[in-house]
Amino acid sequence: MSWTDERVDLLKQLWSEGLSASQIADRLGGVSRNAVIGKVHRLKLESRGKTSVIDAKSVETPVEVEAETEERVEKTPEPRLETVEETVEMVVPARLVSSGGGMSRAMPRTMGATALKMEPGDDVDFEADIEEVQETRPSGEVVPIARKLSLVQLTERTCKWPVGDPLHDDFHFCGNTAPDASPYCSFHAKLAFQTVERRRIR
DNA sequence: CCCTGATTCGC
DNA sequence: GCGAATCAGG
Repeated sequence: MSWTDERVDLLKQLWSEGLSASQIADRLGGVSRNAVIGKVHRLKLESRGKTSVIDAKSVETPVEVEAETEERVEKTPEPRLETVEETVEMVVPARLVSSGGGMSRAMPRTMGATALKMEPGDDVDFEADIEEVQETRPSGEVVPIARKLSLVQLTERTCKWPVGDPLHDDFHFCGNTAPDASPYCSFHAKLAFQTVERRRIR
């Protein structure tokens, strides 16, 4: 294909509209994006890097930033359910991984397993496991029996430590009183910290 | 790896 | 003038 007047006009138009070289090449047909770019360059009509694009960005960017900022400002003061769900998603997978999901990656199974004092593939109730830890580690205050709260029962001040298999209907949360800013009670906060640190080392 | 435009250089 | 190859950046 050759650059007829029509095709050049169309090129100019599309280019000024902000279409990318490859998009223009597709519309014109018979030319590659390189051809388009080359032509654009020869026509010296590449003000786009300063006109359309920058204009678009200078308009979009501030708007996006503002929107994001507002969201954060709204979220920060009041965590609510969103935070709860995030916590669940974070913690649960971590524990599931440690129970031997392995995958193809060379994840040292000792890592998570050690932190939780579990054997790989050990499907035993987390509840039982936690009780063991309680006995073995009187270091923290002895934690009362889990209040066994469901997700919707959690508040800002309840421990959100998950207990049991999330897919099983006996799944629940610790639910005991959590110190002010913490998502967990003092006991589970320690466990959570361990896990995080171990993961960091990786 | 997908994309973007920019540049080079033989045709 | 043309555009494939290549480069640089996101």
